[in-house]
Amino acid sequence: MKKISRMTRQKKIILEEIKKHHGHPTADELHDKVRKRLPQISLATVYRNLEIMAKAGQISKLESRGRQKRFDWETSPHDHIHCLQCQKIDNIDTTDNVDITLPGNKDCGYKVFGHRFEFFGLCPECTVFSKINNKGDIEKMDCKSKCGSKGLSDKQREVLVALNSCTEGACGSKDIVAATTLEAKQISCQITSLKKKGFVDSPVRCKYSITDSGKEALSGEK
Amino acid sequence: MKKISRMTRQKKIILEEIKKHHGHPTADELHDKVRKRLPQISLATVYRNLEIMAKAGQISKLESRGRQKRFDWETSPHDHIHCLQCQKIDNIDTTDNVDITLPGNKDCGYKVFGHRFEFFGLCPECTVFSKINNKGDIEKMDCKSKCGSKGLSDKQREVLVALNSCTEGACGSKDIVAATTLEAKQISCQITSLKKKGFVDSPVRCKYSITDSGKEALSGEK
DNA sequence: ACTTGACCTGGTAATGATTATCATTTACAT
DNA sequence: ATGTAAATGATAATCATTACCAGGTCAAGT
Repeated sequence: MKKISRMTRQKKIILEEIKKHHGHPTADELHDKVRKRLPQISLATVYRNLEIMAKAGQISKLESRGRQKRFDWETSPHDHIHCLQCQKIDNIDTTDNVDITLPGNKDCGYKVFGHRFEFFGLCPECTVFSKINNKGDIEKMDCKSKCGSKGLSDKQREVLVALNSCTEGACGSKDIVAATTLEAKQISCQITSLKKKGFVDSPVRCKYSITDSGKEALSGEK
Repeated sequence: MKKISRMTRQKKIILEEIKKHHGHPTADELHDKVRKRLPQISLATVYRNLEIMAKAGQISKLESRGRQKRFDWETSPHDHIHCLQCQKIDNIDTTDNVDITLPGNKDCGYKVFGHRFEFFGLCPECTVFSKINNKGDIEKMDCKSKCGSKGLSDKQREVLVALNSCTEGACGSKDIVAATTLEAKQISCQITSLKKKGFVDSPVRCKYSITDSGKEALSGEK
């Protein structure tokens, strides 16, 4: 029932770019590339065509870590290795390393049609530059970079401005109340989130001061 | 350095429900369950605590097909098998079936910390009731089509993929031009050699379709 | 017993990737 | 050349997840 799809200019260029890219680009990355040659192309068109071409078997779609889908010009089966730090995905040849017998019906009741192996680690570049040495640390970092919005809410900025203007030592929360429009009970959670972002630290218990990256965050916004 | 998070009422009930649920529930499904016992609990709290408990190793988080994260009460390492039809995920014991050597530095330059094996198939229920009976259909469903290089040039494969995706009757050469990156004058000789290999036939003059062995050639090279 | 701040929660807004919608344009069969 | 189905671009909608905030609870220090 399905009709063969037309080879439009857009589709052709997307296909060329994905083949040129020899990595595992996201729809977004491809959109950027394609836009250099077809400036008016819509992101929706990129998504649509990637989906269509994946269904037709011209490219393949891979399930990756993180939220974004990634696509691959290579449609023959191969496995992947993910860098836990920079999120890069490389191909890997597992035939020498893995000896596998597909689970049979007796084992699980399933009729098995295929499999996928994923490996996780640090790529050569990240291995060299990283001080991270165990999986736990990596996962912590991964989460931090995901949640680490460095933006400032109005209230956070107000607190930061106040701390920034305090040049002698550190401030207690009463100082902050006095210097801002915020009420005492609002201060604690603002301080908490600012500490989480690394913009504030507490040299003494109950005393806070702005950090260098906090100052950067303030000046960088203007 | 590691802080232990407080065991709150909410966290405790979430943990109980995830253990009771012997499947691989999503945050949303768990929220529904938990709400029966703690009607005011927020979805945000469920997400937060699942994340915290996963980081603490009390439960595990699994990368699954589809958009939603899924969680698992079982934290010891095990692999999964996905039903391509009903999307169910079951545990599977691969120790008897897979003999693996993690890729070493020589192979890929990566420092490897872990791996994940996923199998795809039809669960017992879907095997019985499914009308899908062959590998090809399922893999089309899975958006996973594979081509190798055994005896097929890139251009031949492109033509074959196009013919394969045309399920209604046969295609003329214009259909093929439209669905591939090839030019019209290139089609004829590709068709000729594909016919010679028995991968394509011509039920009607000037109309072509893929043969069973053509399909095998496409899928058999995985 | 009283402060103080760390941690947690519920409610809700914001985010970000992906999809859907729809008026317009394009490619193709006739 | 022309009618029509399919594709496009712009943008709104969706949906899972995450961020934000005010209020609450807890434990430690005074």
